[in-house]
Amino acid sequence: MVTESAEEYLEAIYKLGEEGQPVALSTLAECLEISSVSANEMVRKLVERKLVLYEPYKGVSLTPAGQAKALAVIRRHRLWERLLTDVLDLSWDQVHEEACRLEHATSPLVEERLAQLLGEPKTCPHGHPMPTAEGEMAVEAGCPLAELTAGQRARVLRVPEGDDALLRYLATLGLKPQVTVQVEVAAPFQGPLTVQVGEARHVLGRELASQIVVRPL
Amino acid sequence: MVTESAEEYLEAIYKLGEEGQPVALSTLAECLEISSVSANEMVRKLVERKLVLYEPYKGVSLTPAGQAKALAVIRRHRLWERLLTDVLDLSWDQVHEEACRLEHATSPLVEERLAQLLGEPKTCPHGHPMPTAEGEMAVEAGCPLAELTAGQRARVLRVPEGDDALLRYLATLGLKPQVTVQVEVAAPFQGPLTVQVGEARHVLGRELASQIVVRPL
DNA sequence: GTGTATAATTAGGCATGCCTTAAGAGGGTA
DNA sequence: TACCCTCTTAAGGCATGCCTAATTATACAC
Repeated sequence: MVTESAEEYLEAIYKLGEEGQPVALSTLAECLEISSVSANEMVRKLVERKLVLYEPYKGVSLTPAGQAKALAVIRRHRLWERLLTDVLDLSWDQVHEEACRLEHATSPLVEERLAQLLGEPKTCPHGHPMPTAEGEMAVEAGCPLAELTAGQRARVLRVPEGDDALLRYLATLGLKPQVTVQVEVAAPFQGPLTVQVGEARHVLGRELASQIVVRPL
Repeated sequence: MVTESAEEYLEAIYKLGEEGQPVALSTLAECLEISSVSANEMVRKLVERKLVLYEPYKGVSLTPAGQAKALAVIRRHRLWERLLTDVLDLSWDQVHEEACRLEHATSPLVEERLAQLLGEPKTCPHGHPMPTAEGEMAVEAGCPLAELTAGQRARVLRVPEGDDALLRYLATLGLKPQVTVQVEVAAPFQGPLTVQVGEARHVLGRELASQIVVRPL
């Protein structure tokens, strides 16, 4: 088995490597908020255990075994997030941190029962896809809300999961997965977007809008 | 905050000290399956943090602060056990080990919501009392089933929580908290008890019967 | 009272996972 | 080419939590 720490590394490597590129050691270190020396050390151990591949100055990538472990951790994380929101009634800005701790204390049995109880959910509360028990994860294609032009309608697919304050703000706007938005004005020169959400109209900074992934309708 | 390890110690000291006596270092070490040297070391740290009192050759006992922390951990443990059995449908022999891990990954918020969801349960699935959020725990008085005499009826209060095989066996007998049992025969010389449980009649070794706490009716 | 078994402690180590400091390697630019 | 900056690695440390072996302290029985 792997330690909690190693699970965190695998998870981070997976998320940072989703664009297909190997992850630079320094990027990994920054993401995990540790020194790059420590990251180097752990990566060496993960290489020994054949969970990652590492080429200096190129980066770290997951082996199939490493990817399987990473996806299992992500699955547990997102299942807990769903339980915490759907069953325990926590708000979506409170669940990420909690799930970060619970994910390492979860047996395959509990993982399975969580999934059953929740009805094999397809996403976490923030719209990110749920890996299957078999270690598959299909990321629904979309584009940043920031790229839409005036008049376009779209359905929100997912929002960032780690920033509590941002999530609280998005909740006040009603900007959550499955919701339909329509861009009214997209100000030029990377200016703000005016979007309609339900009955309400909101003005979003382009930076914020670029973090929200939508599927144009 | 205290580490997971320290939480385990506090929990063990609480449980071993329920008879009111301080806990011998060696007893503690045996219960936690560590060397007495390690136990000594940790106890010293807990003394420093004013969570326990220690007198060599006398034993370890909890300070009020230590007892509060111990009860909080026990509360989380038992709340998780209830969730795992009542909501996730695990059997009562599977939940102790799972809860041992989850209890250390639980915030006060999740603890509170668990209690709400479960309807402020008064006991764990094995019948042990639930500490309140305020750190109170009332142990219902009872006696071992082994002490009853022929003809006596009693209600099962609680069974041991740590022995999976025993719990599976008790489940097949229907011997669980709230169930009414009647002693038909109590064989002399510490012989077995014949008890009626529901429609069925079972023969229990005296040793087993001494681990089941009941309230005579 | 004294001896002995048991309990406790000291001394010294090991693994994990983090750190800082400093030295070496790679690559781009003046 | 030489310099510089960044990335990487080596060396040495620290805290936690565990270990064994050897020593010392205590309590209880005779």
